Amino acid sequence: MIPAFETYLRTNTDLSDEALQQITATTMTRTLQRNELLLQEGQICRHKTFIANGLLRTFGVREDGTEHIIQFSPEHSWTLDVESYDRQTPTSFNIAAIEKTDVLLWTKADFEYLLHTIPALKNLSQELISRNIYNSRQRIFTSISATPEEKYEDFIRTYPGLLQRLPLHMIASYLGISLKTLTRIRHTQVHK
Amino acid sequence: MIPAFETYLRTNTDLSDEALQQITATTMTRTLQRNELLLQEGQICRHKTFIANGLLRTFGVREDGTEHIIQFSPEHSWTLDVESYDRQTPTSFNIAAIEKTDVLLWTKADFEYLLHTIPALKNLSQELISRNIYNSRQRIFTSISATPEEKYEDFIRTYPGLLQRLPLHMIASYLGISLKTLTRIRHTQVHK
DNA sequence: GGAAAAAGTGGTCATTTGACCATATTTTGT
DNA sequence: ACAAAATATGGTCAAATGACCACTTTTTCC
Repeated sequence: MIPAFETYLRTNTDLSDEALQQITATTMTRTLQRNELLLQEGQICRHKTFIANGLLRTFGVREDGTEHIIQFSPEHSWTLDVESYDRQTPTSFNIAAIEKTDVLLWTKADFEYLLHTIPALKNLSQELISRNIYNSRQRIFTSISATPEEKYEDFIRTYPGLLQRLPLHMIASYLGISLKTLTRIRHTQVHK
Repeated sequence: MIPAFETYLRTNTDLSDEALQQITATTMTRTLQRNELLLQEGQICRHKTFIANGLLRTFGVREDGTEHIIQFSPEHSWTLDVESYDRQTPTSFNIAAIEKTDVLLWTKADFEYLLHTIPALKNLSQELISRNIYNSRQRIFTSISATPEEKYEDFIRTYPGLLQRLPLHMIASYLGISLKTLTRIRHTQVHK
């Protein structure tokens, strides 16, 4: 799993072998089983996480018990609860594996040290945060303005590889529509 | 308008008078009339904006002509189209005044220089960006999980001062519901 | 101050959505 | 390999939503 991460870094930065070595020397690896939690509501998020293989979901649970997914994190992406991590306060979200997932983890102190000593990593990190901000804004815009069908089409266009890997109820949850509405949309599209 | 900005900075940072002077020396001021555009779809966002007095809205327009508001910016807040500003690419959003509004503007080069030379300003800026990220995530969660009534209640709780300053159709647009639904909700609440 | 524009609300109706249940198929786990 | 669990879809129905129109009130603009 570390060779995959090194390939990822070489593809996305011009880090030296020494820097790569420094980064991977401070990481911990962990394998999550399907449905196993990486982070649970009420906990403090203490790690920056890179998904080497697999798929995670970040979700909140309302008082009525319903789960609403705000983010999927497939391999070769990073995840964490940024507010809990920054402020070291308990999170109100959960992060769980949708399928068996291998992750790399760095403590906040270790990762901040790496950012401080490896400018290319800091640049990569900053670029990913920026892109996250742009995507969030687009997500808000789509969420308040699109029809359920347009949301599904946007999802397929944006994450074509995720469709086969997710149960429909999770996609519906992520889009903020019901499973029934989603299957109606799919039926209509198949018969167009 | 600059004294108000200086009060804002003194309240939120421990900047020296010299730093304050440096910041205000590089700003431009502008007054927007009601409904006047600060930024228009297709333009490049070239300024960081502080709202000294008044109220702005950031919105997108769909192909069918409908306007969907993703953000309100009252006095003593900052705004810009961050993606257009960072990448110097044309924006797909608009920023307009809801009422007569006084703003302070810095070019990207000037503001980056200020961030570089005034650590307290950089810290303030970073803190505001972080808070923006947390709020956006909460907004996404509310948007996909809450009923229209819960969205309205959340809006009132989060921005109590804005209710009187906005027409209902703008609040409905921001919440992603119709004016009809919003007036139904208000009717039901009044008669509870 | 007054005309025009905008806003707020109520009525009506068609459409859409979501909940619940049942059935068949697929996937998971041992 | 097979039983159990999970998923996907269809049917049904009630509730919610949004569009359109009309009227009254409030705000804006000159």
